Amino acid sequence: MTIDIGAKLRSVRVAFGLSQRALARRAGVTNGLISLIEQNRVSPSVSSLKKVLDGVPMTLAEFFAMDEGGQPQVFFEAAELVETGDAAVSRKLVAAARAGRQLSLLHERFAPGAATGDEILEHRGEQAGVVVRGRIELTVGGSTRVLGPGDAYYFACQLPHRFRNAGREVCEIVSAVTPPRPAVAAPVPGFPAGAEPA
Amino acid sequence: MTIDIGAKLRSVRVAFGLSQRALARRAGVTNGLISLIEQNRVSPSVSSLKKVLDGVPMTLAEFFAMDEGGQPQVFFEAAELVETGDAAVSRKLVAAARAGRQLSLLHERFAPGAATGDEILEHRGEQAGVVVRGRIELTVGGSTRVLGPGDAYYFACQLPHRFRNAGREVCEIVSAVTPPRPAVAAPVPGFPAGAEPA
DNA sequence: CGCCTCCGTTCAGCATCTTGAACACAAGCT
DNA sequence: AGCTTGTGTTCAAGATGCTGAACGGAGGCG
Repeated sequence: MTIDIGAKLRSVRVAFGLSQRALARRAGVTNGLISLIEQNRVSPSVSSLKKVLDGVPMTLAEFFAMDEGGQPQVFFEAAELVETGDAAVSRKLVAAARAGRQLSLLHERFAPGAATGDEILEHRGEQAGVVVRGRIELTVGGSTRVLGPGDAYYFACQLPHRFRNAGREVCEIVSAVTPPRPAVAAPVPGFPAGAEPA
Repeated sequence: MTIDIGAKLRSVRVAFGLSQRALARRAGVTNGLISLIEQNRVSPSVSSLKKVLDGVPMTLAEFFAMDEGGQPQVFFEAAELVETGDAAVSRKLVAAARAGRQLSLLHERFAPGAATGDEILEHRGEQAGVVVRGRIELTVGGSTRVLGPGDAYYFACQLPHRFRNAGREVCEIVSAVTPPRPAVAAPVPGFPAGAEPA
């Protein structure tokens, strides 16, 4: 299912109080195109969509970032946090990325020697954290660094990253991950298993 | 002066260590198309670009929000974190919401008796945190709760909220905030004041 | 009523994107 | 040398986006 650009564009246009023709005039395209796009009868080229959004005005990034959100529960006791992982690496999930939330917050604990694999290309969005206790060795992209209490990190999840507790003490981290991208089950035909270089 | 999608896509692809053909296979398009896009010889349709980015994977929003300048800083030492606030409430900002980043991470310290006022309601986005040390009294909307080490919270920033350290010990919190959507920039002639889509 | 102006939709035809199969070059291996 | 596998590029042909001009409907006004 392709994303519903049509509805998105329509809501934007209506929000600005413009008719299809008015928007078309500003954008330098024809009203027919606006109509077709809003009905999802075409998938506009990026250049066309950019022209259209320039007439609003709105950036492509803003357009695609548009989303909704809701928020039920506020407080979470330590005991009721969902815990995943094993003895080596435990993760307490404060707020799942589900339910349209824009943020996941984790309370992680790394036993001495524990490490996360080179989990690759799985996450999206961005990730940040603060070391609360102990020390952790973090590798992102090419570079490696050992972080202690109070130290922090921030990187795009798509970059290959690896956490490892090289010390003797338990390491504790509070980390946040964005966004809550609804896991689209996109089975890629012929997706290679080990096609990753170093 | 079409935006250089080509360079952007190329840098993304290379960052993942994929060849044009490898990416094409994952994305379900042909290698020729990848080549043409990277040379800016075509302006891909949104559906095609989405297919391509799904092979990375990366969302359209992330792609267009991407800064041209490659990846920013990853590691932050405790000492170099920007500190704001006073003696009562100190905030160390790991990553500002600027520069297209989608996440702000704070390391906050509340002295005994310290409190944040009933803050701004204009602040959009969501906010979550974990108590690392001490106890904090949190009021969100109507309800109040005292949270201890390991306890957590999650709420939408629009709700009136207030933090207060009612104990005698310093309270330490790591919290994450999703930034408010950047408002539309240029004033549009004839832009209606308040027209939110339902 | 007729006439005008706006709205969103539709469609033939032209422009552009996209494919599939070539091409040329480089590196490794027999 | 040849052979194989990889890289990125190019191009005719087919698929799709896009235009320009139509269409039908909803008001407003004489």
